[in-house]
Amino acid sequence: MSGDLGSLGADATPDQVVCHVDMDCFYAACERLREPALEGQPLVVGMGYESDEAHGAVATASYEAREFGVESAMAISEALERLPRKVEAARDPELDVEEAGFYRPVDLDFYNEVADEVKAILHDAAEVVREVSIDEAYLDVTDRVRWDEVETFARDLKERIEAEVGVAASVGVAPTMSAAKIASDYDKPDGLVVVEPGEVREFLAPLDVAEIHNVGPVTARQLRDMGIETAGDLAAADPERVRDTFGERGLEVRRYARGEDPREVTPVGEPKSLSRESAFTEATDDSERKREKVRALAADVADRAQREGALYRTIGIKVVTPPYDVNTRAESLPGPVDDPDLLESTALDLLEEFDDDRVRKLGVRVSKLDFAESDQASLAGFEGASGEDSGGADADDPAEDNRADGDAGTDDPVDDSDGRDAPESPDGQRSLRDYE
DNA sequence: TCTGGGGTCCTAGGACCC
DNA sequence: TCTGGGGTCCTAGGACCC
Repeated sequence: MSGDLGSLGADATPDQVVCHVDMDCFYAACERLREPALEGQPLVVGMGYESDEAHGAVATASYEAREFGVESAMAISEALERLPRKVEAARDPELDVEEAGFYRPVDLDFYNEVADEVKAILHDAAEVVREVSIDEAYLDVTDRVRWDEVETFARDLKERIEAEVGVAASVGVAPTMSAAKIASDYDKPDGLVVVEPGEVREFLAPLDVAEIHNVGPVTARQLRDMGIETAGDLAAADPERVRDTFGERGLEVRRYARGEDPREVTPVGEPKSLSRESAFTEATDDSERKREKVRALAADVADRAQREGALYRTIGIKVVTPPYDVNTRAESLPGPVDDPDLLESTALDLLEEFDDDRVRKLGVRVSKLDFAESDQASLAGFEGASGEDSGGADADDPAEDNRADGDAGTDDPVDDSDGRDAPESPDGQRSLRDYE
């Protein structure tokens, strides 16, 4: 009974016991699982990174690596300046081997296997589980645990994950999702923080505004410029002023700062979009290379859409030009399709506008997804459209995600000359294209 | 310091309809 | 010819999350 929040009708914060489970340095923990010698060592797991190279970004840095100033999302090149590779330090007399670390490329297939084991435990522990990402989930344990039992419950859960999977988790428990998330982060790593109803606001008050969910760097700076530095400041701020500057989203964030969060824990639904993107090692203006990459990305996306039983109605591309300008273009079709050739040709058409531009990264995306098999029928109206039966579209577990396609381990993003000419296709899509 | 890859949601302006 | 207002859909960009 979080009575002191005062009930405000439909908007009132419901009485929930929300448990947020957040794996500690998950990618690094997985690497250590299969390479125990990495235990206790500074370890950096890089995305878009291949052994012995310097591009890509930090996906996860172990706590030992963070000591050297290596942070998530940092360029690998910069991470290497702060923390050289062990092997190089060993060769270079200028460097101290003690001040060096290990670098590994991301291997999502493996991490997903580990994550599946963790998720099995979470689903066993709670009726409702919202899997937010590979290493994070909310549990609604309202009907299973009373507040005076919560700490024991959370400790058991942590111990079970550690014992059965071998990775560490931090757990936060609170009456709302947003507070539970902050609680899990509060005492990382290996944390366990319980914030009971009635304590939420005082728990949040001293925290930096940037810790509140949905407050990123931009909003945090603006808030500080307004003299709002802590969650307590934001909680007490004039709502009108907050709305004037940040709109509705600002009010939501202010409510979080006050411990008010009406969201209930629900499982995640079907995805709203599917995309693939990949960076060039170096920006290029070679239009054939760009087209080649878009073809590969489009084939990948089409593949995934097919496997997940998704029809798409909007096809888009993303073009990142130096220094880091993100451009997106999209085109909607008259109806949902599953048509790899159309996906490719549309993406290539959209790319033409950037033919002469130097490009550092390209992406292909489908959205306005439709998972309902029945909609397949509507395709008849457009004639053509392969009779792809999308089979078993529904409920399949979301986990089968990057399974088959991840190209195992260090997938070389650069060319991939799997031609796949797919010259022209049945007239089905012709008619679709003409429609525009 | 030259920035990965996968997502979600919101906003703003324009087209178009009534 | 100008005037009014409401609604939907589309695209592009931006902020944010992990």
